[in-house]
Amino acid sequence: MTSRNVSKTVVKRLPVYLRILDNLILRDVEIVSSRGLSLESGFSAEQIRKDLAYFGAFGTRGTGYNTAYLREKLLKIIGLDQKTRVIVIGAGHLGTALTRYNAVKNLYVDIIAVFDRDRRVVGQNIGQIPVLPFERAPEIIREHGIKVALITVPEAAAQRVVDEITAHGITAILNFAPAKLHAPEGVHIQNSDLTIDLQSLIYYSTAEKERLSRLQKEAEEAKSQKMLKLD
Amino acid sequence: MTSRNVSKTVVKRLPVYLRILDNLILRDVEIVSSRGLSLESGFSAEQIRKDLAYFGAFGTRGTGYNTAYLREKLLKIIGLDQKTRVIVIGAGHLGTALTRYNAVKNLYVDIIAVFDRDRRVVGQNIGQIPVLPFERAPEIIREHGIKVALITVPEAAAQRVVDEITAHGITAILNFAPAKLHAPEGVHIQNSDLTIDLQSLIYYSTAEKERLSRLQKEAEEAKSQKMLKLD
DNA sequence: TAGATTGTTAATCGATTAACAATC
DNA sequence: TAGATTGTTAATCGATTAACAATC
Repeated sequence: MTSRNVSKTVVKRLPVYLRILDNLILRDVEIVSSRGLSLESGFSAEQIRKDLAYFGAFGTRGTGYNTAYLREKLLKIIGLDQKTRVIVIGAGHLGTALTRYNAVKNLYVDIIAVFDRDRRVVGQNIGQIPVLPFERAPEIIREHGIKVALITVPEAAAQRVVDEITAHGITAILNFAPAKLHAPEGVHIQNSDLTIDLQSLIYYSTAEKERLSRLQKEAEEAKSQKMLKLD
Repeated sequence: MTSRNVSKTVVKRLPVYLRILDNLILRDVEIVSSRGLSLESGFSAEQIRKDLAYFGAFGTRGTGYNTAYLREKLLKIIGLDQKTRVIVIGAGHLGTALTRYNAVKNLYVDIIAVFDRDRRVVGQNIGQIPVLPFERAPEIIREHGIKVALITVPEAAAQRVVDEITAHGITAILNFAPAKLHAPEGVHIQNSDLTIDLQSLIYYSTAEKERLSRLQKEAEEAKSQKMLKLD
């Protein structure tokens, strides 16, 4: 149990543990070992024990972890012990999909509204959730004390949106626009660029070594061509 | 220029460099230094130079990198020098959004088809892309030599989908289902769990220290309660 | 008590940063 | 030549893994 800040890599794994615990509890499993969590998550048992130990001693030596108890603790650690109010900026395809998905599947968040500048979508509903004009974002953010926003607007609009919403109280942003966004000190921006995920996947779709050795060969040929000219 | 495999963290940054180069070229910038790339990407200049050096020497000392030349090289390195054929499994909200998004914005991929088991969506089109019955996936994968698939089906269906498509030639999968999926040796699975991204973001939305010290205090109180009982 | 598994410290591994010679 | 910036080697930092005492 340290008091210094926990690293991002650790924080990224906590929701995975939570999801696994939810599944175990659904199957009436009451106790799970770090080994068991390892099999479900793919992370090593040592790593899981170490991750949890940053926050406290939640297990019982010789036995393992009580699933319901550990789940409760994780909820408090992550900050999901009460529903988090969230807004979505951008009512395009991705914004709509994320809104529908989280409204139904993500029990821990409460999407208050979706905002857009396009008059054609403003006034509609996405499931139960209203699409409001972007001008009303400051008012809604303040009124509901909202801290978390999802941004699904085009790249060109993203920075202006960040400036506006951080000025009115947003402190954590999940950004889907393919751009590096700047925000005031203390605001946490997490990027989720699906294009980049897909492109880095493509790297692995063809045999890595073959492609790179071909590239290497080309470079050598270019080099000797150059040498030849110099002679 | 090493020949051992390049780490995942490096591969994840390559598409970022590519995106920045695309933007620079659009603005008619012909030369960029590692410092310049650093400012646009947020990665350190040293790291960028080192990342590129894994694949070759693409810059000019004293000058920097030619944007068009480096872009060409990166395309070959990542494997985007010809369009990658991709399929999407699952025509729900997320599958539809990803299909539309990539069909328009991602010039490097060519979505051949979307597959679904639901008869109500089969036969429709998403933009120009047909929604086909999942039974036809093996045929289409083989016919077009497709290696890359995006999976946006529910958790319960995801593993069966993986088993089926890897049996017919898929070697790289971008999985959006919240589950750890198992695949044969040599198949690369990359997970993109939006729920987990959002939950780890929520961790940062409230002051980390305050929440954790409260948790710590609770733990100590529980401990002394226990002590009391033992007296 | 014997067996099991946690929590924690030490050892290892890998990734990032610093430094600088090479060179345009 | 002087100034700038790459490519690469060495030093540092951080994260993962190994090991094991504590303890149920």
